[in-house]
Amino acid sequence: MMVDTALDERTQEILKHIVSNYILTGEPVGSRTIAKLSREGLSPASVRNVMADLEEMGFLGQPHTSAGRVPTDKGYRYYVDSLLPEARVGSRERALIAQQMESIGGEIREAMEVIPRLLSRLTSQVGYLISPPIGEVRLKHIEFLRLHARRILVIFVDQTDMVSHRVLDMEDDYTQTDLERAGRYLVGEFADMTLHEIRSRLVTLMAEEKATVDRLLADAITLGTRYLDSESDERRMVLDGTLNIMNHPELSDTETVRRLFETFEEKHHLVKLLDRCLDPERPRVLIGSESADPALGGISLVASPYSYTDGATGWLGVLGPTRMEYDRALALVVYISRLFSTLLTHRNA
Amino acid sequence: MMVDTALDERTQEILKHIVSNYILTGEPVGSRTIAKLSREGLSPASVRNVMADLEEMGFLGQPHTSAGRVPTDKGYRYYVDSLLPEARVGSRERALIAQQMESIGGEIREAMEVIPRLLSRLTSQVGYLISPPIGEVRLKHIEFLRLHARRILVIFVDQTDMVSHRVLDMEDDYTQTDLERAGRYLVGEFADMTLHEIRSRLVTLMAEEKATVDRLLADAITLGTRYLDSESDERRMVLDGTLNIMNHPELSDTETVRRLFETFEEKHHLVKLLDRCLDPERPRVLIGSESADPALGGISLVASPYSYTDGATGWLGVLGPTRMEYDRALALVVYISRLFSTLLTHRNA
DNA sequence: TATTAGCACTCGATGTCAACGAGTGCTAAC
DNA sequence: GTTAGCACTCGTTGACATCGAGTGCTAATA
Repeated sequence: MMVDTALDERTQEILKHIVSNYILTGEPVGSRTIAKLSREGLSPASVRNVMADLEEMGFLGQPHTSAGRVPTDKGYRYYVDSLLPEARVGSRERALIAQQMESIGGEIREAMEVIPRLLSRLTSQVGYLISPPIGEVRLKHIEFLRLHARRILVIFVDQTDMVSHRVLDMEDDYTQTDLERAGRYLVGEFADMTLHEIRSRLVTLMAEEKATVDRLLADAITLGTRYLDSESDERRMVLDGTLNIMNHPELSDTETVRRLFETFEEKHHLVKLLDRCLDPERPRVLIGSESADPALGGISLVASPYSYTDGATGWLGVLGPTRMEYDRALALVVYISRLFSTLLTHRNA
Repeated sequence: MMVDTALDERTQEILKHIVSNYILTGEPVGSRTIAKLSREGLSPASVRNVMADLEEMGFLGQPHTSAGRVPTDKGYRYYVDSLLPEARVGSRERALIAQQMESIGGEIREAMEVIPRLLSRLTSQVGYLISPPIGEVRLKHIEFLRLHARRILVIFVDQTDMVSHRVLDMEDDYTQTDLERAGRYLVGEFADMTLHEIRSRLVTLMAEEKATVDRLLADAITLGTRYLDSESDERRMVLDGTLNIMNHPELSDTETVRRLFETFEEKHHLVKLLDRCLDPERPRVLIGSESADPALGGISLVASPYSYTDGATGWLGVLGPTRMEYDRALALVVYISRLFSTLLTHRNA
């Protein structure tokens, strides 16, 4: 048994050819094909020897005895880590991306739809974007509106102008004046703080004696905590182009597609999964079984982080069959995440 | 050739058995099966004669010569119009429905998700809900918030407490005070009017001389029209359980599923289509080709209108393969639409 | 010692053929 | 008008042969 890393140059070359050829054609690749591609004029027989080694080491597999070789997840992993060709984002694509990013006016919420769509169009895979955790978002403005007795509308604006609203059913009634004062108080006191920070500050305040005396303070605390508690502290995820998954013959059987689509609908589950796997600093590629979710077998995921000025991080990327053009996908995803980070930082300034 | 309506009782009986049996089993039904079901002890041969007639009249079809009969769209149509057994909503289902409807607190927006889900769960089909046209919605409250220079957040609340918000990029800058005055003016002047009415009132006002002089009025008009123009005047549609479509063997081939899912994503297209076909007064069943959209071949749609007190109408229902339990689906859809109308009216009071 | 030509072998894909059976249409008898 | 009987159709199933791409192994070769 060899140590995994000890692949000599020729073996690497052959593995690289097999993987990229398989990515290209989707057919198991045989020794003849590789022999023709390899620049030193190797014979099929020699290639077969190397292939047998690679199979023994777990980089390749065989659908059946008399078929060519197919990369395993481990094979893809090696390819992505050590053999990946450099890819650049074409000028056509740059133009399209620039134009789309330009079109994002108004709310960042729009970006959350535009970017996944852009990614899915450019790669013909599923594009996605994951928001930073809600708790990391910083308060810019909060406002309460009385709809009915005990029914209050909360409007929340964060520092990136992302707006959300929610209706709360309260135990007590509040006048509109109470509500306005409470809102003003919260903004004055907590602007620029993250929801996390605000929540813990409120808890502290609530414990203080003063809160039982000062009416304004009491209202603000009640309303603030009610709102914060209603906001689940998760990330949000937007997917686009899920139908593209059906274009890939290797995933086209009904049962697989079904399971995948179910996974897509269980977004919070997916988010949790990725939250564990992804790195807030670096782009990553997750290949098939590495995600440890059986429903994602055969699926790879390319992700790159984006960030606000203040360090809150989200991810964006694409998701498709393990047989994916990793070089291209990675280049695109990284490029777009950079642009998006810049956009966020810029807007925020 | 006979006239379509001239189906004697026995023929009707046989057609009914064929359709309901096919709905039950999904297999083409043969003469033997029907002979056994028919209450007068008819022989298979007699049944075959009737079947041949029904086929000639276009109510039945044959997948191939030596197979049983299958209803055509026309056959289903006759079944739904004239032969449909009465179905009642079971007490279990009533309980579940009541509980779910109860859980709809806060926003009506929630109902727009709860109801399709409820429908899809109960029928194992795709549940949907179509909102009234946005233009028919009545103003309860509108408010403008200054986010940045020239960037304004609009919060809109309609009479049913449905809340929506939108960010506008304006040409001019407004102070928060201007915005508040404009908001108050619009509410004072136009509360309870539909967006349609408000829009045309604003246009009239704009034409009047006074508008060029009165600053408040001018602001209100600009802001109001800007907001109204940004609201597309369409209905909204929410679908749930689209994955259920994949459970039906007759629709399970990849291409069909794909086309269907594409149709589902093109919601505004779907909405337009249904807007033409549906009746704001009565429940309806649309069968397969009747919708005149090729992508909906093999799909039937059960719809029932619901309404606000003021007459604005939307629809809700289910959508699934033509081979559907129409009696059950229709009963459920009608039941829920009634409940929902009541809920809306009640809340509004 | 590393490479390669040669060869037997494996196994999925494809095609042919026969047997089967569910269901029909038609005819003649009731 | 109804029905028993029968020939016929046609999709399904399984057995079997053939084909060919691709392999592993061995022995010859540089």
